[in-house]
Amino acid sequence: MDTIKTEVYNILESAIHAAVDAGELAISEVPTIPFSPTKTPEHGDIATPIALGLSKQARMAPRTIAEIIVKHIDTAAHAIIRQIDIAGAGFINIHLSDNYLYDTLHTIAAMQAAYGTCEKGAGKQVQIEFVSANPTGPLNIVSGRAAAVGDTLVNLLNAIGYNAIREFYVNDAGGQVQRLAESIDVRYRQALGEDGLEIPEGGYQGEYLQEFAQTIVETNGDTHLRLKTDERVALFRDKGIAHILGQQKASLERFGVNFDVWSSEKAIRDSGKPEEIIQLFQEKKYLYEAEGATWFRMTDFGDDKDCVVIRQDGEYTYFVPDAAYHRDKFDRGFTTVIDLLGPDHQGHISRLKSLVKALGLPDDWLEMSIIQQVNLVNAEGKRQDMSKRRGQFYTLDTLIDELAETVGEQFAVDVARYFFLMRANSSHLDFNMELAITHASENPVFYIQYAHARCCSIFEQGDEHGITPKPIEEVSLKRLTEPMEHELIRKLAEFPSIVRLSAEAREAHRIPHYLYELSGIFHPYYNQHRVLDPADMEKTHARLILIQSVQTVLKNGLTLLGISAPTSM
RNA sequence: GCGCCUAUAGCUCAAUUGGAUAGAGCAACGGACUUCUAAUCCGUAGGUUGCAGGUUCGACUCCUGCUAGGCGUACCA
Repeated sequence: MDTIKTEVYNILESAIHAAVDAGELAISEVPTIPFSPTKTPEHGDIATPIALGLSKQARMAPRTIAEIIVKHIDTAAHAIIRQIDIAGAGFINIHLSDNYLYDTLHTIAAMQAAYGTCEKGAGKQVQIEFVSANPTGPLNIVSGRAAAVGDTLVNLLNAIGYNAIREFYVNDAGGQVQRLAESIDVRYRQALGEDGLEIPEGGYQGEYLQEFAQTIVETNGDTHLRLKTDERVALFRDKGIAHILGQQKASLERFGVNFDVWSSEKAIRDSGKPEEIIQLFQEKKYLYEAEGATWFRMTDFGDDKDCVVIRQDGEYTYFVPDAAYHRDKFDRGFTTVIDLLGPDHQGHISRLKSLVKALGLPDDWLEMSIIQQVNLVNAEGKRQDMSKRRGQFYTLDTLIDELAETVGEQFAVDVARYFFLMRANSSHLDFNMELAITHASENPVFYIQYAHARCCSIFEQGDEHGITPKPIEEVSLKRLTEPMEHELIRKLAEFPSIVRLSAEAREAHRIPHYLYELSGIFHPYYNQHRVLDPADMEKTHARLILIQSVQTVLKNGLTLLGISAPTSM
């Protein structure tokens, strides 16, 4: 379709130039001609509001401009155009010849799994960092949402020709993991019968640490009590991080998300890079001393307050290793870096923007997007509170476990991914478990998967009756005359631009919606028109090509989302 | 207080980034399996896009001011 668009674009552009040359249109320059896919077949296959856009410059009524432009198009001279209408306020609606509509089917047949991809990104290196949960507990469902979105964005960027990678930043240093270690220590001693202990302020209450402490007791007994407290806590920190990180990795793997790079905050701290950053900031006079701490002049970069970089006790705040980490990302050669942040990281955005300026990096090098909160709602629509420290939270694994009870493991992952991807990143998401479980059959993901399964089923049935699909070159596509068939083809033709748009806007949710719409044309078609008709094999083969195309696009789309495309349901 | 996000049909969400008559699903009502899978389809009904202005040929979309809800605003990460 894109080649068709180019062809139509050129025709329109030369028509406008011709009108200008003929002195009928008084404009100084021809702007980029916008195209909008049509909502209804009456509006043709491609439409442009260019006449409306030119109206001010040309000081003429939009409809008059449209008429002048169309006058300079010799419809008969262009095989691609069947008919041109002017409608509404001055829209130019272009109806394509059927042959060009059928080109979409040829493209799909030729490209197969690659249909929808392009080379626009020219192999540029992009990094998406997402999830990056603290190694202090199991992944919750917000992390699950981030995992689904980040994974899909990487797929999308790779589809349009970028070289994108998935990265997870492990915060395995600093205060949080220290409190984790202290919490494990308390649980360990409690497991050995010590009374009167409490989880420290800011520590982690979750049962998972009691279970973990129990396994330590089972393998090592009370031997760790002989260590000095500091040494024991340090030991538990390493053990705890390794244990929890292992669990997080397992959860992500189960969810179908595999990171290419795992970065470690501890490694960054040990690399000496934070010291280089501090030195750089000092040279640039970004730092000052106050109240016994070292501050960064964030206000110089438009922020509303300065922030501490070295605490009174001499330790770095998170900002320094974070700065070093982003510097490291740049040094690794990424032309674009995208951070998907959790809802509790809003404050990071302005600080990281300031940081990018302070490091002298291009403004648009770092993109940040908040993956908004996921509220788990019960049947009454009541929200459930999720606090990791209090230990009341709903994990990604629990979500999949519960879904799997009714729909099985594979569909559980599919449903969860689809739900997480359905909404725009910046929107809050209500995940209604009751609905997802009790009304599983009404779930949109099944609607799409069922469409794919039905396509497969047609070929299976055909096979049983000795009907084998022919190569597209041997098929008379002219037999695809039904309005619904043309509607399907137009929808299939949209796919590559949906993928491109979705990737460029970082809006993964467009893909689920597109697939749902495509299925919404396919199902009625399937109900109203029989594909396999032994009495008319020519028509049958034409329709089989169409079904193959639908099947391919559904599968390609689902693959981008990391959702399975079942052959039967 | 300041900042970010959100507000569209009874409910959950779309609307190709400023375009044509704002679309789907669920819930409600009425219909379709002797037919490639009924996890489907057909039909009916449902709207002052939170409120008030502004920008323009044109606004759910952009600007200003309100209202309501969520989140953030650490010498935690």
